[in-house]
Amino acid sequence: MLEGSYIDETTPRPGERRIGPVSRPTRRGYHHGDLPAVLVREGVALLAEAGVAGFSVAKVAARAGVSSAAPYRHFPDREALLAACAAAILADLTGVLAWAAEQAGPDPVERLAATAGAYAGYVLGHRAGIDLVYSHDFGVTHREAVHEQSRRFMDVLMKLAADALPAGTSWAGVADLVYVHVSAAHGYAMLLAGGTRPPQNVEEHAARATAAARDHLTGHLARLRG
Amino acid sequence: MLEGSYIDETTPRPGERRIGPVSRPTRRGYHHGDLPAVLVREGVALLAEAGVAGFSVAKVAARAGVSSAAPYRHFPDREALLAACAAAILADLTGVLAWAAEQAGPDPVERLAATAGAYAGYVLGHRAGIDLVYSHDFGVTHREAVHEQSRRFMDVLMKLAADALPAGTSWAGVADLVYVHVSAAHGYAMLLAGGTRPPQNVEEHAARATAAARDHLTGHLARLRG
DNA sequence: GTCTATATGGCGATAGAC
DNA sequence: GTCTATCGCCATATAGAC
Repeated sequence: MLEGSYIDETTPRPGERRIGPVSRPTRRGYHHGDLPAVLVREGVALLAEAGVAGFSVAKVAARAGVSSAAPYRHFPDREALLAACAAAILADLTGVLAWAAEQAGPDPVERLAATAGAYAGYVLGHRAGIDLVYSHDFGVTHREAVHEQSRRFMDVLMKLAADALPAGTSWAGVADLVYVHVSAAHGYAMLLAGGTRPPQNVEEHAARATAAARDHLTGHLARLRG
Repeated sequence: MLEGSYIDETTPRPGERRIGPVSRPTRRGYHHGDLPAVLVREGVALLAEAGVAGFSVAKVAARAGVSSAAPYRHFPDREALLAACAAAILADLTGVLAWAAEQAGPDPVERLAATAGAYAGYVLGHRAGIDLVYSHDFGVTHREAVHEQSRRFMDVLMKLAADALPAGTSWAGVADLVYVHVSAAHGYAMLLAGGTRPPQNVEEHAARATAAARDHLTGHLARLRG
């Protein structure tokens, strides 16, 4: 039921793969310290390996070492678990992007461009997981947790984009840029992640995504200047 | 088994939605003139409505008005039918992109940019169908039909990109641009298509995808010129 | 080539013991 | 909270009649 957040609040580094609090000290003497968190963690891992199509509550339960009925004590149905996984992925990704911008130095264009590379690197590392966030229709019931994380994700990018654009650019103008920026990074990563080929050259591909974003920003700014 | 091609060889117009030869004159007195073609057509329609997750041989058979066993006379398994659908979608899309470039006039940059808008428009019109092409892992057995269409798809764009780039640009340089170009269009379309919201403003979104591609090309060319 | 019928198996979800 | 057991559903795929 999503009581509380399964998301690690500390900002993760790109390589770490850490998504939820793996072992928060147990509150009482249950079999698991925190089964909901374990389920989300295993769900995210399963999504990365098998995609949304290969996702099932039973498999997640088996991974977590509990019976197939156990998850239903914490999540009312499959969609709820799926939504929790999506929210966790988005939160993690947001942290990764913020961190990448931080590392990119002071130039606003470079900071925004770096998020494209980080996005591509993240998706290549997490495979199918990310397609869930965008291509799955969450029912109204479960949409909110995902939406909240989605908002935080956009906040980070909007701020970076506003810095990169001329002072006084309208909100709509900033949003347009962010949308295209995210789209391009997403598309680049999805095309790469689509094949079965292993995620080799992740660094190189991330660098290309960054370069593409830089090119786009350059052209965009040139057009704005007339 | 893909004996022959179910793909309409005449170049389709963007709006038409025509994918396979719907009623090629029957050869003998069977119930259906060409069940394989009908199955592919219905499969593509089902993919557009329900996505890969909602795809099943039984549903396609029902749509085609035959029993759930009938498809297995023509396609050895579910994957084969799925691959045939993917190939049909890719072939159709290739035609749409070529047509869009044709309509865009003589300027090479505009011609290439127009394909991004056409791509976005196509995906918005066909919804989930296109994610199959990129995000589904076809087994080695069925990969070839898809791969052949994928090659033709890239050929069209490589030619357009080569025209837009400075004379003498290396093959790798052209390929890099095409990859980023397709990725951005794909990402833009997927983000839009991801939600449940109806495909309103398709024209407007296609125009934005075109503009984004134009910006990217501008920046890319500027960087090449130093 | 297409049908009816069926074997097989997985998944979602619930009931009730502990 | 977790388990075992189970129901119902749907999908893939096959067997054999026509």
